Amino acid sequence: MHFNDSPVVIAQRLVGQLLCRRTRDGLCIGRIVETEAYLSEGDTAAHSTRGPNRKNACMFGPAGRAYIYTIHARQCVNVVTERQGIGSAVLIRAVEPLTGVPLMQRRRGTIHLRNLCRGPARLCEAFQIGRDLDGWDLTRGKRLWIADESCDLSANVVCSPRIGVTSAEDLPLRFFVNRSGFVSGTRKQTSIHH
DNA sequence: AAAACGATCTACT
DNA sequence: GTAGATCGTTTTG
Repeated sequence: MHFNDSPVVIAQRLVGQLLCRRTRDGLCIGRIVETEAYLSEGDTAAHSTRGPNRKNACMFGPAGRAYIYTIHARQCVNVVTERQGIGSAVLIRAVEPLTGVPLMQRRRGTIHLRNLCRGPARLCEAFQIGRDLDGWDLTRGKRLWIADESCDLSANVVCSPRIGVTSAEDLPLRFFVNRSGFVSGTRKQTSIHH
């Protein structure tokens, strides 16, 4: 999968894909169930809206890199979209835990599956995604990457059975598109179902 | 230097 | 459903 496309398109395409993370502690995989697009133009909620700076620089980098930011003393992960110089990205809002559940539970300090990876900061804690991965190339299949759901992971992965949808509202697969005619992060406006 | 803010989370009702 | 916590960054005096 390539990410050099509009964040709206990528936000839709990412839903259903696998977020993969390998550390010395083990492998974690989650199915992406909720995303949100941040546009390069006319989107005042996007961190790129006031141009590049030290913190958001990765947003203006090549597509397929990670943009990680801190908020409320927590981390959130985005997939950078569009060509270098364009500041757009897709926030990963929730994943369904598939592999490495005990490790996630340890990191999160809870055993409750529903709360493991529901929310952009929660999933980062479960996957141990920190600022050290800001700018990481997500297409290289190391440490942190996105895998197509159809790809064969059986070589080194044994996926647990489906646990059930863990998105915030327990809805089927969905994505959010930020402002500019679509939806904001509050979840109180119209959402687009997939 | 102090205050306000935020693409959030937890605990509690 | 919402108050309170959290802390780095930005804004204000």
